[in-house]
Amino acid sequence: MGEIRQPIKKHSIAKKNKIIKDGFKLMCDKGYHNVSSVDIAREAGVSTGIIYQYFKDKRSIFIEGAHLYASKIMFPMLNVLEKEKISNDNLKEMIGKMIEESIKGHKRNKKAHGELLSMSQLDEEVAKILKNNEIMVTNKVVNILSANGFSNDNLKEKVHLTINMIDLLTHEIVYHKHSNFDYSVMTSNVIDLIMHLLSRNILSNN
Amino acid sequence: MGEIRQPIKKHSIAKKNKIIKDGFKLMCDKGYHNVSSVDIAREAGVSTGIIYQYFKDKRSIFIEGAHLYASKIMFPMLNVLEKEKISNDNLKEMIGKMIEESIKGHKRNKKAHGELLSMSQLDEEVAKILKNNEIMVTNKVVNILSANGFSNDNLKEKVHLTINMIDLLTHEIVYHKHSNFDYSVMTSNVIDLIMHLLSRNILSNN
Amino acid sequence: MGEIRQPIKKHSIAKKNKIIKDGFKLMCDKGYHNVSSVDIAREAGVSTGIIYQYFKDKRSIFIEGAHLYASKIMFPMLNVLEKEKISNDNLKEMIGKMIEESIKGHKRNKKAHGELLSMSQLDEEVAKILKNNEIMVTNKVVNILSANGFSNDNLKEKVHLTINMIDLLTHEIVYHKHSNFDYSVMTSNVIDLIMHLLSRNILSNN
Amino acid sequence: MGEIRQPIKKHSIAKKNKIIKDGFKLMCDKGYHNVSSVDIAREAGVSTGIIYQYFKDKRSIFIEGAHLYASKIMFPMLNVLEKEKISNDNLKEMIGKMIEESIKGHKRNKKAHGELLSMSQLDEEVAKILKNNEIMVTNKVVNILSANGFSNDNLKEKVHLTINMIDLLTHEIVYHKHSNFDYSVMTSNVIDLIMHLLSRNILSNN
DNA sequence: TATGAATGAGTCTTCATTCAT
DNA sequence: AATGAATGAAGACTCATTCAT
Repeated sequence: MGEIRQPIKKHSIAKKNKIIKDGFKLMCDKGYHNVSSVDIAREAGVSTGIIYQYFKDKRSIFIEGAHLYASKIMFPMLNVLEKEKISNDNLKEMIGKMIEESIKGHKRNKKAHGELLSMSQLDEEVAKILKNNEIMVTNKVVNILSANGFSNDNLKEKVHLTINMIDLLTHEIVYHKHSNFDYSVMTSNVIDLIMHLLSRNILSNN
Repeated sequence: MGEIRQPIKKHSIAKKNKIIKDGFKLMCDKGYHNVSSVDIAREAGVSTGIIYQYFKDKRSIFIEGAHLYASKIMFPMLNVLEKEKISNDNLKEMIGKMIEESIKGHKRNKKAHGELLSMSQLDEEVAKILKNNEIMVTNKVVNILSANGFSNDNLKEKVHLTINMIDLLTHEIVYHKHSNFDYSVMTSNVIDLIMHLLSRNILSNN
Repeated sequence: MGEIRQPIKKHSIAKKNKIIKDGFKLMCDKGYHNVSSVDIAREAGVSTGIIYQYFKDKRSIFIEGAHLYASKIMFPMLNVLEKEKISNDNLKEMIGKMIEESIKGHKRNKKAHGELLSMSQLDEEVAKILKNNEIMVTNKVVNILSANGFSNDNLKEKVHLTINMIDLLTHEIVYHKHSNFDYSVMTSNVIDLIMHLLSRNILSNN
Repeated sequence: MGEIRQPIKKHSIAKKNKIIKDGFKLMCDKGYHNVSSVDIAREAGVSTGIIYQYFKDKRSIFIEGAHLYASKIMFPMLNVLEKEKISNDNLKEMIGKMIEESIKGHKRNKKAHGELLSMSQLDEEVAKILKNNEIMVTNKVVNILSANGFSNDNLKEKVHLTINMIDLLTHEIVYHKHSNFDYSVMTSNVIDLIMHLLSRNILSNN
C-alpha cells in the first residue's frame, strides 16, 4: 500500500515523464502553491490516482522536474559552452555571447526561474539541486578553460564569480527593467570586470 | 463590515507591532505557507480575532513586516554606511567592512533572507519592497560617494554592481559553505573587482 | 455580571431607543444576518459595550424594534382607520383608500416588511408579534364596523379575510410588478370581493 | 481550481441528489443559518469535501433544493389539479379539495414552507424560484379552466387571486390556530368568494 | 495499471459577546 | 455608565492523498 512504483514499460515511463514535464511547467507558471494535484493530473491528461503511484507526493514531482530542467532554466549560458570553444582570442566575445544567451534564456523561462529560486529557499532538496547545477556549470567552464590553456590560479573561484556576475547582470536586465539604469554600460562593466578577473589566468604563449 | 482599525493608543500600537514582529519572524522561520493565522496569534500572544482587526489578512502581516525589516535583512551593509565616512583612502577598507557586515547580517537572518527572496518571486508587492530597498541603498551609496568627491561617471550602475557583488559573495559564503572554495581568495577577488570598477571614479585631487 | 439594565434616566432611555430605532432600521435594510453588533453600535453612535448593557443580545434589539415598529410597517392601512369613520356609504371608498395606503406603506418600507416576514419564519417571538399585530388590527376594524352599525355575523372572520386580501393584493402589486397582470382589474376584483364578503353585514337602517 | 462537477454516473447522481434532499430538508428544519456545511455532510452521510465538488457553495444546495421541491411545498394543491378535471359542475367541490390538500400539504411541510418564504426575502434567486412557481401554477389552472369552458375574461388575474386566497386561508389555519376564529366559517367564506369571483367566467352552455 | 470519487484535517476569516479601563 | 479592544468558538471552503472499482 502506498509503494511508489518505478514504471518499467516504455508506455509507463513516457506517462511518468509527461507528468513531470507538464506538472513542473504548470507549477512554474502558476506557482507551486497555486497548483493542485488535480490540476497537474488534468494538465498531464492522467488521473489523480496514477500520480500517487509514480510519485510519493506533489512535492516530488517538482523535485524531479527540477532535476531534469533546472540546468537549462538556471544556466542557459551552457548552450554557448556546448557549441563553441573558448580561447584567449575570443574570450571577450564568448563572455558577451554567454550574457546574451543568459538574458534570452531567462526571458524565456522567467516564471520557472523565479519559481525555482523561490522553492530553493523553501525546500532543502531544491536548493541542493540548484547548488549542484552551479557546481556542475562551474566545473564545466573550469575544465574548458584549463583545456584551452588558462592557468589554474584560483580558477574555480574566479569562474564561479564570473558565472554569478553574469547571472546578476541578467537578473538586473530581465527583472528590473523600469529603473533608470543604462544597461549597456552595466553590461560593458561586467564584461570588463570578468576580463580583469581572468586576466592573470590568460597565459601569453597560448 | 470588517474594517481595519489603525490603532491610536500606545498600547494598541505596541500590540500591532508585536504581531508584525513575531508574526513576520515566525513566517520567516517556518515559511509563509507553513504558518497559520492561529500560529501567528499564539506566537504574538494574542487572539486570532485581533489579528483581523489590525490586518486585512495574513499576507498583509508579512507585507508590513517586509516594509519594516527588509532593509536590515537584505542590506545589513547599511550599518557600515551609517557609521563611517567613505573616502579615497579608506575605500578598500570600507568595502571589506561592508562585506563583513553583510556576511554577519545574513548569517543572523538567514531564514528571513531566504523567505523574503522566495516571497518576492511569489508576491508582486514583496518584490516591489525589495526593489525599492535596493534602489534606496544604491542611492544612499551613490550620494555618499558623490559627497566624498567621487566622479559621477556611471556611478549609479557601478554602485549597483558593487552592492550586488557583495551580495553575491555573501550568498556564496553563507549558503554554499560546503563546496571546496577558498573564500578568502574569492573575497579578495571581489574587493579587487570593486576597486577596479570604481577606480576611474576616484578623483586624484581629493 | 451580565445583568440587563433598564435605563431610568431620560438620557439613557433616549439612548436605548436610539439603538432600537437605528439598529432595527439597519437590520431591516441590510438583513438581520448581514448586520453585526458593531455595525449597530456605529449606526447608533454608541459603543458596542453599551449595547449589551441595555440588551441581552443582538436578537433582542430586533425584537424590541419589531414591538415598536411592526404595526406601522405591516399594516399601514391603520392610518386610514385612525383618520376617518367607516359607514355603509363610504365603505367601498374606504376600502379603496386602505388599499392605496397599504401599497404606499409597503413601498415605503419594502425592505423592513420583507425582513419582518423573513424573521417571523425564523423566530417564534417575531412571529408572535406579527400575529398580535394582525389580531389587533382585526379587532380594531371589527370594533369600528360594529360601532358603525355593521352586524356581527362572523364579522371577525370576514374582517380578517378582508385585511389579508388587501395585504395579498398589496404584495402582488409591490413585489411582482413584472408579471403581465392588469393590476387595476385585480384591484377592482378585490374591492368587489370584499364588498361581497361584507354585504350581509351591512344593516340597511343604518 | 474548484470546478463544480456534474455527476454522470448513476451512483454519483444519486449521491448528489441525496445531498440536495437531506441538506435541503435539514436547512428547512433548522433554518438555513443554523445549519453548517458539516451538518449537511453528516446528514447526507458524506464528507464535507464531496459537497464542494457537486456544489459551488452551501447556498446553492438550498437553491437546487428549492428548484426541486418548492412547487410541492408551496403549492400542494397541484396534486388535485393533476388528478381530477375541473368543470362547472364540480368547481365548488374542487375548490374545497384544493383547500384541503393545501392545508394537508402545508402541515406536512410547515418548516420548509416557512424557510422558503424567509429565504425568498433574503435571496433574489429563491424569490425568483417561488415567483416562477406561482406563475406556473397560475398558468396551469388558467389552462385547465379554459380547456373546460371557462371564459377568458380576466381569468389570469382571477385565478391568481383564487390561488392566493387559498394560500391565505391555509396559512391562517395552519399557522394561527390559537386565535378564536371559526375556521369552517372562514373556509366557507373563501369558497363563496372564489365562486363569486369566477361566476362571470362560467359559461352557461358548457 | 488506471480511474476519479471521496475523504477530512486544516485554512482563513467573522462576529456575538466580554472585560479591563 | 461607557468605551472599544480583545476573545475564541464556529463557519465555509480547499486540497493532498486514499481507495473502491
